[in-house]
Amino acid sequence: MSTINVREKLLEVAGPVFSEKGFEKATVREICQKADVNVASVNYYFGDKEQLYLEVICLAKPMGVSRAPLPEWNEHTPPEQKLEDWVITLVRRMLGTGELSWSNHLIMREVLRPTRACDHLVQELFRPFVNIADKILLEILGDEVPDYRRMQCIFSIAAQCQFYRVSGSLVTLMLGEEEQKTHYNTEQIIEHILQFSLSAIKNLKHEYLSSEMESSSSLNQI
Amino acid sequence: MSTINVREKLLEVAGPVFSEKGFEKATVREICQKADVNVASVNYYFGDKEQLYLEVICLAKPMGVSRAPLPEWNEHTPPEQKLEDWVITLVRRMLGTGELSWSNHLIMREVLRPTRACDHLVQELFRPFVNIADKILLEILGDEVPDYRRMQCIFSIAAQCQFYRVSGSLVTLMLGEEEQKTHYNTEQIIEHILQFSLSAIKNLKHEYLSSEMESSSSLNQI
DNA sequence: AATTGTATTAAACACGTGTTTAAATTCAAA
DNA sequence: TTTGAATTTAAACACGTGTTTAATACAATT
Repeated sequence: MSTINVREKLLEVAGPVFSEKGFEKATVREICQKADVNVASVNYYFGDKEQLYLEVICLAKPMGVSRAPLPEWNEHTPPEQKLEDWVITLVRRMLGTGELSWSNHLIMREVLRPTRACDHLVQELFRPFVNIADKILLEILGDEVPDYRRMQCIFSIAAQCQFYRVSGSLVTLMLGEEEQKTHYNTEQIIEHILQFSLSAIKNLKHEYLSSEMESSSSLNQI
Repeated sequence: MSTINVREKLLEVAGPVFSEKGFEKATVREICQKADVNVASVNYYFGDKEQLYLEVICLAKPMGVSRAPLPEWNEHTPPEQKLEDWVITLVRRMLGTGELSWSNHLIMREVLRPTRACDHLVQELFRPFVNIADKILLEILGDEVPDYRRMQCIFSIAAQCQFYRVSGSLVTLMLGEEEQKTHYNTEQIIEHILQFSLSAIKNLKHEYLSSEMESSSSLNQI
């Protein structure tokens, strides 16, 4: 029967299953059934279920990136434009639906309940991506703003993106499906996150600018 | 042995177990063992595991609220103060540790993977709490800002709080434990979320104020 | 053609789960 | 003391899980 490699067929089929059910609730039997191979194949080719999972994660990483890549920038691209691109990319990766979206869903699962694979993702995927945002914020904020403040801002942006992925069902319960479809499609979410975050960041810059000239510092200065 | 009601003992013990392991991974055997009762007791007193879970959720709701209540306000309390109290309360409920923290952890689980119990929580807990924030934002923003904009801001605040609960282990992996303990204790997280969000909200107000007088509207107006 | 090693298969294994059963026990009311 | 319902108990049940096994098929090699 099997025209091609059973091993590849398993890797191909396991991704969406792990993504939808998670590692624990996904069953070897379901994966093998969908791959049209025998139940023992997973253990024969991968040793055990977890090894298969780890290899799937490693495949998911480049897939997720290529599905929603960052645009090209040149030296004249303003940092606000870069930040917008970065946020759009992050939202697309987190909320995206369609063809290869299982890869990003799977990566999201790792964030929420890290397994051994998460270290790898942090080093190879998250940290580089965060570093890009950090450089952008450095351009916007200047180096008077301390490092940890930039990271807090990046976390705040990522948090908002993650919220709509993780708590999507809660949002539906809170708003009703009508309101949600009216004001909470992906583009509107991106626009809000961008405006909300960018104004907060700009204000942070002003806070440190003014604290250089005079010595005021607080929230009540808009 | 059992000095008191077996039923109550089960309810008391099941809370922390469900909170730590989640509904699926928590086992009836562990609960009964910790309660010092026979394995069959859960089915005898509650019918099945899920009924026990639902009753535990109902107990968790008032516990979580009483553990971190909102302070009293009077008619002279400024809305910025109220918002600060609201955020502090939300962070305390989400990130709190200690005695009764299992109840809020359990409620967080419902948000991330809603069961039938979530409808109840939304109606009795989340919506009233969000409505409070909505009124505060109405005070700050005025009614020129459309309703859905206020809700987006509330989601952005809640998102930041949720992030540090849900992705705490990711934050640790990204920062290293040193940096995390230096700049990411609960008080500093609260301060950042407050400053970040309040400046974004104030800016939103200014945007709508200026769009009443002139017709400009955009992000680049700080 | 015989042999060797890889690949595939159906079956069974070992274990943990929620649940049920039926007997034993308790304990208060008659 | 007897009765009978409520409770507690140990054991087993039914099912799903990942994994292993031993037999078989098949192609490549000698």
